[in-house]
Amino acid sequence: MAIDLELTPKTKRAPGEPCCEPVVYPDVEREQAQRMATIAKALGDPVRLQLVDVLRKHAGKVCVCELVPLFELSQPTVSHHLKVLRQAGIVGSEREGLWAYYYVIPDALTELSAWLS
Amino acid sequence: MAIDLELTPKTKRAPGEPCCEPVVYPDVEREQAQRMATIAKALGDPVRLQLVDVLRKHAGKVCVCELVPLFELSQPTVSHHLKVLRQAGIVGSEREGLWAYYYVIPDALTELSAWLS
DNA sequence: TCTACGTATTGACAACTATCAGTTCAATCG
DNA sequence: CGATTGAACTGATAGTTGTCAATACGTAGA
Repeated sequence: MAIDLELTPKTKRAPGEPCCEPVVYPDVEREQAQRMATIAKALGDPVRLQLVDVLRKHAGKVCVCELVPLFELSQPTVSHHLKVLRQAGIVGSEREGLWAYYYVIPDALTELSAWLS
Repeated sequence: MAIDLELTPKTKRAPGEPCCEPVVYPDVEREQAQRMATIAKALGDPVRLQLVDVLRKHAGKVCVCELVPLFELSQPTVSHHLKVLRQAGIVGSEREGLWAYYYVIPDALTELSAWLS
């Protein structure tokens, strides 16, 4: 990646000088960090993490009416969490008549997963 | 894991009946989700994610004075982000004379990483 | 001891978040 | 059409978060 700090020892520095040289920070890396942080932020709530967990375990699509009773939360609140996941690009949804089905978007988590390992 | 939903078809249901059977949600899973969500939440900020990125790339410890100029943020703000990472158990710190050094705690990210992949 | 320096903490504030009660919307069924 | 039902939206509220200015703390050097 882009960052390449010099790890200069911090022992004998003349007083009055700045501690370290400023380091340029490339914008490319910043954008990737922004993308991954968006995903991580959406997963940073236990309810949403469990929602993704359920959706991932059932390869197909899962009805909202099956997700709501998993939590001691109101239906609008679960709907809100699903919206957050949708806006982060982690899940997608489809309406089928009266019911709405959610599914994990393939490769939505791969960039973060690759960075973590 | 613990969740095991029945994906019953949603087509021919008698009006008046509930849509789905309630599903029991074991607490064991909830605790793991809580742990991983805490980690994800701490990584859910671009600055903190980049801090972890820098620390991970330099196997040893990195001085705070080298981290601050990487961002267009005040020193207290960077210090705050480091504190958040510390409280999430992602990084540790050591003081050495006048300087403070931060490092990524080994295996802090492995549970989340394993779940993601 | 006095001063300078790197880091952490405090206080304040605007922005955001999680939640619910209430409502709306779209689709299905009589 | 009218009633019902599953899901999303709205408004409100309490709590959290990111940021900085100012300050405090601990160490090192003169």
